[in-house]
Amino acid sequence: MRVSQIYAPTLREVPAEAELVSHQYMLRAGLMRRAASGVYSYLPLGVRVLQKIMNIIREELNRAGGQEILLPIIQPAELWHESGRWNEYGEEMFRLTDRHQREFCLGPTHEEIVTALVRADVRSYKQLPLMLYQIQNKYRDEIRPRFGVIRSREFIMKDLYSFDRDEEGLDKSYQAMYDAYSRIFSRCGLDTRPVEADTGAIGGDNSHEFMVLGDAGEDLIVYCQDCDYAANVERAECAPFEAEEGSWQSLEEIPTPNVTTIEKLVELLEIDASRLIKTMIYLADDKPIAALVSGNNNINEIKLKKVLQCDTLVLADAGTIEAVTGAPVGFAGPVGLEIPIIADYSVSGLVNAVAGANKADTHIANVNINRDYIPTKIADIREAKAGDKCVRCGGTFTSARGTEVGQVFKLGTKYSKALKANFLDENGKEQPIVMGCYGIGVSRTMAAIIEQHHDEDGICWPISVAPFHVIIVPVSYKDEEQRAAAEKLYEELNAAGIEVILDDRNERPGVKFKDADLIGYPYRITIGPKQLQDGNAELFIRSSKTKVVVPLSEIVQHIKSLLNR
RNA sequence: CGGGGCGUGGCGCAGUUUGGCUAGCGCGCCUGCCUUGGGAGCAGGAGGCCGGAGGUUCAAAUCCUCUCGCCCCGACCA
Repeated sequence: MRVSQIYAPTLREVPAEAELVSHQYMLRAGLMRRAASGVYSYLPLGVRVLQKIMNIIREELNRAGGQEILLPIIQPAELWHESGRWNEYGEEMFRLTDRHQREFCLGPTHEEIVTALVRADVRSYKQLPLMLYQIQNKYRDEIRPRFGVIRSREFIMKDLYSFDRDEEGLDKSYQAMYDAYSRIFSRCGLDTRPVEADTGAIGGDNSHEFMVLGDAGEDLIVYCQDCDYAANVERAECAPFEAEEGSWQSLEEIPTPNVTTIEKLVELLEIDASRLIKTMIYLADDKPIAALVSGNNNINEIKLKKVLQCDTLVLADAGTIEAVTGAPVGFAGPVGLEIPIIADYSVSGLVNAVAGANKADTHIANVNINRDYIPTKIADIREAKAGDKCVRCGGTFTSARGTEVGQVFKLGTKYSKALKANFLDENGKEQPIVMGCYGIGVSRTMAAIIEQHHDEDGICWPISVAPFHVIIVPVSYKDEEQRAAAEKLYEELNAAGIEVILDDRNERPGVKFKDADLIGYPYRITIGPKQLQDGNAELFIRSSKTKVVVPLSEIVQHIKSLLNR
């Protein structure tokens, strides 16, 4: 390929729409352009990178026993009704109606359609296990698309579905995918960390997310300093607290005018936030409940929702809070409440704690569990944070931000039961297929790679995903000797099967260097008068910004050995 | 959906508060000359119904109303 021919317009200035480095470089280097909010077109260089990533994925999944298929983007509503997700999925699903008023959606995910596919043809245990995957566009009408391709409304995803006869088979498939994912991301040059994860709208029992750690990440994870426990905070379990020692003292009202926040209360009473009971009023399926957590912790609504087994959970409005507690917002407490109370472990062990008094401008001290209030349930409902004790080993949690590039789920029989995907076992007995599903955000992976591999001049692609391996830059393409040498080398590298691009533009060298740095080709060969007269060229290594002089006759061999490393 | 900000040539912006000449600047683009080891120089040129619609006015990029789009924070989310 020649730079004069390729459609890769680079931008000198940073487009105002991009905030994240990866987003800026993807636009500036001419990898993609925005078509609408959260919708992008990929240009030739971007496509080359995507294809590299997809091919790595294919190789590893095929090796693990996967077979590639291609499922439709447009999916009929009936299947989603069967699984119950037509209503469950909500606003995030793009829906459309055809001319006959039949309803469809643009697939946000493909469990329904693949399960329907398999149920039609899989009859016997002899056809299992089965692993099918596709690399396909997905559509989710995100409330707020952001960070370029990292949170977009149309994105490329690899999704694989495993079908097994039993849990044991599922465990094997799950492990095979877990291992394949580790290899895939490592081959892409990504440093990822698998963490335990919540299963969200997909459902299922067990799940890991593969996180790319970095400040730009949208997710918060905690991991233990002493053992290998790591989890998304959505999921991370918290260890129960030990009950405090001490004798119960009598309740005592404290006037606290306008003290409606934990911070103000800590300041006023000069006690630690952990001694306070934070009382949050929620509407669970429209019925009020109280959730208690200590003042230095936050409620994890996902956990709370699971404990309550409700479909919807929202913070109560001021009116409800007043009606339920008899006090304005900021003075709620468990004492005297007539609604269900869920207490976190962080409050269940407190002795002589401080809580709201359910009375304006008043708090109450020496609150004790089972004497002053009786919780409906004591459970783990708080959000894990750095400094907390690890549930597994008692070590200490550290937190980090991360971007999820892949997730593996054990679905079990959720979809096979709903969609009646059954098989006959050896005894001729009908059984639901045991499923797993495994996703990789392909377009997002490209952005994540840039996040981990860039500097102030541009992208530094890992060789495995670079759009081209080598760029040849003659200092002056017009100079006959340089051009001849560059063209000769170009042919030789091409013949050797090395992916090479020749900058044949009549530009000044600085322009060509800047573009090469921005796009991030791993190797640049500069052909200039200085070295050429000695039969040499200069090899520039993008990632380390180092230069070596190599005889023209040895360049092909030299590059080959670098690529094979 | 709540809060904030922005739409002026391909990109980045000024001009809008206080309406008034022909709508400007930098970069990019085209032609020619010149130049060639880190985004050169000179000369000439193309390209904009100022996001859209309606209104106020002698006069609107500028004021008013409506509308569309984009970005950021939040809630939500694989």
